[in-house]
Amino acid sequence: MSEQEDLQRLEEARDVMISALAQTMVIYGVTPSVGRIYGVLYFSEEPMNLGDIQEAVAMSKASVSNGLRELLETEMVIKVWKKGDRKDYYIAEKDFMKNFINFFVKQLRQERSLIVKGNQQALPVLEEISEHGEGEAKKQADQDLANIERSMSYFEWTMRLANAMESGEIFDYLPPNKEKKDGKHG
Amino acid sequence: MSEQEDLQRLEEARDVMISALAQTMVIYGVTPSVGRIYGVLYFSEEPMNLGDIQEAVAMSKASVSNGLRELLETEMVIKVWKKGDRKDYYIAEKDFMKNFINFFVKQLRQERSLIVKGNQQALPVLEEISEHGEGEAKKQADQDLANIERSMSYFEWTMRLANAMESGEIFDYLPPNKEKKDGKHG
DNA sequence: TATTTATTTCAATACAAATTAAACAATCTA
DNA sequence: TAGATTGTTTAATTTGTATTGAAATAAATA
Repeated sequence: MSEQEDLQRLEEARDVMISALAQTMVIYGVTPSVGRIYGVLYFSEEPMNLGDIQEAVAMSKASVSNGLRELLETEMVIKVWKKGDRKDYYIAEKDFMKNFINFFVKQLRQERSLIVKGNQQALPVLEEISEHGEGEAKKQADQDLANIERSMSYFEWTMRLANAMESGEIFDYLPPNKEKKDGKHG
Repeated sequence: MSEQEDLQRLEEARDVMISALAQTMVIYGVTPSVGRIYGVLYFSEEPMNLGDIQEAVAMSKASVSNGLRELLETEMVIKVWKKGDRKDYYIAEKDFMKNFINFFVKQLRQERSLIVKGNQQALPVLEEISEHGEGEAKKQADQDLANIERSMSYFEWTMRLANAMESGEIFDYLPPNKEKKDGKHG
């Protein structure tokens, strides 16, 4: 088996893994195309520039540029400089744990923020009716206030979870894996 | 202020909260419309049937039916029976914690499954090239194998997290909130 | 079984998102 | 500064998904 053939088979194997990675990233709110950009960068040993990536994913320059911006914003991709080169180069953040925590913490906070904003708008009305209202109206207002209180206690929990992840405290409870003992390396 | 006016203001306040809830649910992978269905059910004291819901959200019967099915599948909504009534009635699962854990655990497992499937396809090729290949091909294969190993250890962690959530063990580390001490109830 | 009522399926439409080509802006080089 | 190279923004197209009305199906009663 020639090395040329090996490289060919290797590329096919990578394509499978990149596709899986791209699909997965849909979960993280990006399109499969953007996921493919990340996948290509993930498996590249070298930093890649816009042209390289464009060639690898077969997309337009504009799409690649937009996709990269998105990936940079969420810190899943990092921009690097090569001295003496005008082009921008990019590498993937390969630490899935970091990516996951980044994403997840942001999501939890956004969720809380949305609900709290809604509740804050409603709260004065509900409290007033609960205090001065009567009959069905008061009953419903009290019910809504109870709902809000329950949800606030839920969000206190998710915020503690988010903080524990961000600070790394979570790993005190749920430690990351130690190295494999039977690992066949090299 | 008449009770009629109070009920009017109450409905407006609820609309705000329902909109926020609907927006939030987009994070959980449903459309805003489906989110609105959940929101309406969340704030309803009574179980609602398809017709009730349709009226409240101003959508077609078909959309409501599809939306409900989606919400039932993810267990965010529960079907209940009223005896002597042919219609189906629905209530929202109001426990955000339960909804969150349901969703999150499913997502983590799906993510792992996707990647593992991709890796399993690639693994034989990579291992063969790593053992018998030469030069650049072998170097790249080894690199990919190292990537796979790192990712597997990440997934071991997320699976432990998922299990801890599902079993409730997570609450040993990160307890849910106790009741408020200064709570003004009734 | 016929008849009413509730729910789902399906084909057509409307809507939203992704992708692109082309124009534009910025940066370097000579 | 002109000319060339790289990167971004815009507006238009394409593609895909959500939503709907109408028809079919299923369920319940009499």
